[in-house]
Amino acid sequence: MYGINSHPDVIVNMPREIIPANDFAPCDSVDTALALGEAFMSKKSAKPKTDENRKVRSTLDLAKYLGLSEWTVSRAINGHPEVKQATRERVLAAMQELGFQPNPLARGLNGKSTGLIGICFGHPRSPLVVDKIASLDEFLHEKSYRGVLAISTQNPEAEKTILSDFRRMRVDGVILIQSYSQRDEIDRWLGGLPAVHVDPVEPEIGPSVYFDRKQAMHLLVDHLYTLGHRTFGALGFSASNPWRWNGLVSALEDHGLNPAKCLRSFVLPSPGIESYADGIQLAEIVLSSKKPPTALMAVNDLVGIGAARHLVDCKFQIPGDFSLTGFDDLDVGQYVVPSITSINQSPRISMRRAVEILLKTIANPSSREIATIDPILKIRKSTGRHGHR
Amino acid sequence: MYGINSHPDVIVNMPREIIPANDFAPCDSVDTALALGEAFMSKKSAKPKTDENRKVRSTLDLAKYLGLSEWTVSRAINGHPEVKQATRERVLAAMQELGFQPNPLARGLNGKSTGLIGICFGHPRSPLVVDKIASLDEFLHEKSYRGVLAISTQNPEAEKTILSDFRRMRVDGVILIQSYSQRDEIDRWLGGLPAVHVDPVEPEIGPSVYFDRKQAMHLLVDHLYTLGHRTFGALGFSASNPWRWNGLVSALEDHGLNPAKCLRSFVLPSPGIESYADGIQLAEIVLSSKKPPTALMAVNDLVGIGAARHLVDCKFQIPGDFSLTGFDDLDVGQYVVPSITSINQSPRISMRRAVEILLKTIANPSSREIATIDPILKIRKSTGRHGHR
DNA sequence: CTGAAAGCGCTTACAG
DNA sequence: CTGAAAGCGCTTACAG
Repeated sequence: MYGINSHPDVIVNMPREIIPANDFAPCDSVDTALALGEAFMSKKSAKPKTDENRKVRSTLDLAKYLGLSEWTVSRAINGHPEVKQATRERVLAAMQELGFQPNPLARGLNGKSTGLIGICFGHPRSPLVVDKIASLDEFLHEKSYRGVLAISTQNPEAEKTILSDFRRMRVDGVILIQSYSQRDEIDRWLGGLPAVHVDPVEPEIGPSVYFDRKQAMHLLVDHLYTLGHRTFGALGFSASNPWRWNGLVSALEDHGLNPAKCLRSFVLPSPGIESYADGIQLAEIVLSSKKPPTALMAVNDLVGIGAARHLVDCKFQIPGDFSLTGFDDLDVGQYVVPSITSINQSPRISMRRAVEILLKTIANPSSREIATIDPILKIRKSTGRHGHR
Repeated sequence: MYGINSHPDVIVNMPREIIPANDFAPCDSVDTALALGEAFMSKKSAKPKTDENRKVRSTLDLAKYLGLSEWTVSRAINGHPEVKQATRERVLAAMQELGFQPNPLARGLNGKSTGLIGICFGHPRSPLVVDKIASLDEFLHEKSYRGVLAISTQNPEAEKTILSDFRRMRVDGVILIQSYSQRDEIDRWLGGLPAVHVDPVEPEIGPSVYFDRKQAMHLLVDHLYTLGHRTFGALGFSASNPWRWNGLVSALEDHGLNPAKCLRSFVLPSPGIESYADGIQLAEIVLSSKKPPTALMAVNDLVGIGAARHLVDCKFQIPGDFSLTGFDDLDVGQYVVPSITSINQSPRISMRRAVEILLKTIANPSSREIATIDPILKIRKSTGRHGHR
C-alpha cells in the first residue's frame, strides 16, 4: 500500500495482486470505461473476473469505473477529510477487489510517499546482519513499506553517495545502522529526510535506537570480577572504540580497580574483519605477552571463538587458565567447545523499534524519540574461576 | 547513474553528489536560467561553486544552463545517436560538474530505467546470505544499480506479492534467490520483467545461475567412498529435496552401491530452521537407530556442526566412529572441533554472475544465459577412515 | 540538431 | 463532492 494513508491508525489491507504487463487497454472514453465497469459488475459477465480482464490501471480508470472523479478517488485513497466515509470505503473496496494500487512513481513525482525506506548498513560482515535484515524486512512489510538496501562498509564517501541516492529515489525515510560518519555531515546529506540511527558511533541526538554498550561492558566485568578476575584484556578493541572502551573502564573503576594497571588492550597491527582468524592472531599476541590477563574480553563472538580455539590448541584450559567472553550471542557460541559467555543485543527488538521510531518520525518530523535496548548477559562455559581445572 | 545509458559498454561515471532539499529555486524564465549559467561559469563569481548554489535540478535547467534544448539533453543522456559526440560529452561533463542526475521517478513514469533491481531471497536464515547480499550490493553499485530487498521465506504467496510490488515500483530487473515457487507461476508474476534465477528449486529454463549440487554430492560421496565408507546417512534432507537427493543417489550408483540398501535419510518430524539445534536432534535420531551409517552427510554446516557436537558429547569419535560432512563452507566450520569437511559454493562468484546475466537479459530480453557454478570440496578433520581412532 | 507539445499517473489548488 | 486544469520531471513522436 506504500503508506498512502495519512491516517496511520487506519491501516487498510489492500491486496497486492498481480498486474499483467501486457493486457493494458487504456480507457479513452467514458463509454468504454463504463462498459468496462458494467462488465465487472454484471453477474452474467461472459469473462470471469480474472487478472486478464482487470483493466483498471490508474486512478482515472478507477474513478470512471466507480462513477467518481479522479479528485475524489485521490482524496479517498489519501484519507483526506473532504470525502465522506461511505465514499472512501467504496473506493477502498474497489481497490481491494480490482487489486489496483496507485503508481508509487507518480506519487513520488508529486512529492508524496513512495513506500520506500532506505536502509544503510555500515558494517556488513557480522552474522547478526542477517537477523537484522530479516527483521527489518518483516516489520517494514507489515507496514507496507519496502526496504532499499545499501552497504557503506564504514566508508563515509560511500555513505554520502548512498544517502544522496536515497534522496534521489525519494525514499520516505532512512534507517542508518552503525554509521561511522559524523552526525552533522549525515544530517546535511539527509537534507531533512526522516531518519533513525541504530547504534551510531557518534552520540545520538536525533531519533535513534541505542544499544546500551556501556551497561553491556558492566555486565561482563561484574560477572568476571565476581569470578575473581582482577586482570583484564580487551581482544580486538582499544580506546579507539570509545563505547566499548569507556564502558569497560568505568566498569573497572566501579569495582575500585585501576584500569591503567589491570586493563590491557590487544589489537592487530592491521585489523581484519573481526572474525575467527583475528581471534587466533590475537590469542597468539596474548600468549606472547608478559603475564597475560586472566580475563579476556573479545570484541565479538567470532573473535572470541577464534581466540578460544587457539588457546585450547595450545593446551590451555578455558576457563581454568583463561576466562573468555564474546559479544553478540551468535547461535554458534552455544555449539563450540567451550560454549562462549556473551552479550545478547536483541537485534530483532532493536529493528522493530527502529521501524517504529522511523514511522513516527515520518508522521511527525519533530519527534525525536530514542529507544534504549538493554543488553542481556548469557553465561556459558567459557568463563569461570581462575585456576580451577 | 541509474542505468541511463543505452550503450552498456560506455559506462559514464557520474558523481552522485548531494542535492540539498531546501535550496530549490525553480528557473521560471530563460533569463534567470542564463544568469544562473553565467554565475556558474564566471570565474569571478561571488559565490563559490558549492552545493548550496547548485540550482540545476532538472533536465530543463540543464538544457538552459548549456544553451541546449531539453530534447538534446535527454537524448544525450540516453545515448541516442541523433546527438553528436561533442554535444553528448558537453552534457555529460556538465552533469558531472553540477552533480545533476535525472530524476529516476520521472524516468520510471515514462517506462524507462529506474535503476532499481528487485532482490528476493527465498531462504533468509543461512549465514551465507550476508555474503550474498554484500556481494550483490557491491556488484550492483558498480553498475550504478540499487537493490530493493525482500524475503519470501519460502512462501509462494509472499513471493507473488513481492514480485507484484517489484513490478509496481518499476524495477529494471529481478534477482530471485532460492525461489520455491513454480517456474511458470513466477514467469506469470514477472509478466515479462527481466529476471535471473539463482539456485531455483524448479529446473532452470531461463536466465539463471545454477550451482551444481549434483556434482557437489558426487564430490562428497567420492571422498567418503575413498575413505572406505559404504553406509551413508542424509541428515536433514530426503527425497523431497530432489537436487540433493538425486545427486546423492546417482553418486552412490556410480560406485556400484545400491542406494536402497546403503542410504538412509534422517529428518526431523517438524523441521526447524536447519541450524545447530536441528543437527543435535538429528544426531540423537541417528544414534537411536539400528546400525547407524558411518558416513553422515548434513544438509548444511550448521546442522553438521550441531550433529558433531552431540556425537562428541556422547563420547563418539569423529572421524573414528562417524565421518561427517557439512555444506556451505561457512567460516565457522574451520574453527569448531573437529573442523568440518564441506562444500564451498562460491557465493560471491555466483552473485557476480547473477548480476552479469541479469544486466545482459535487461539489455537483450531474448538472452537466456545460464551460468554453472562448480562446487569445491573442502576436506577437513571431520572425515576419515572408519575405525581409526 | 531546435521548439513546441503531448503524455506517463498521479496530486492539488481553483472555481463551482 | 464535480470538472477542468496545471504541475511533478522526465521521454518521445512531430514538424522544421
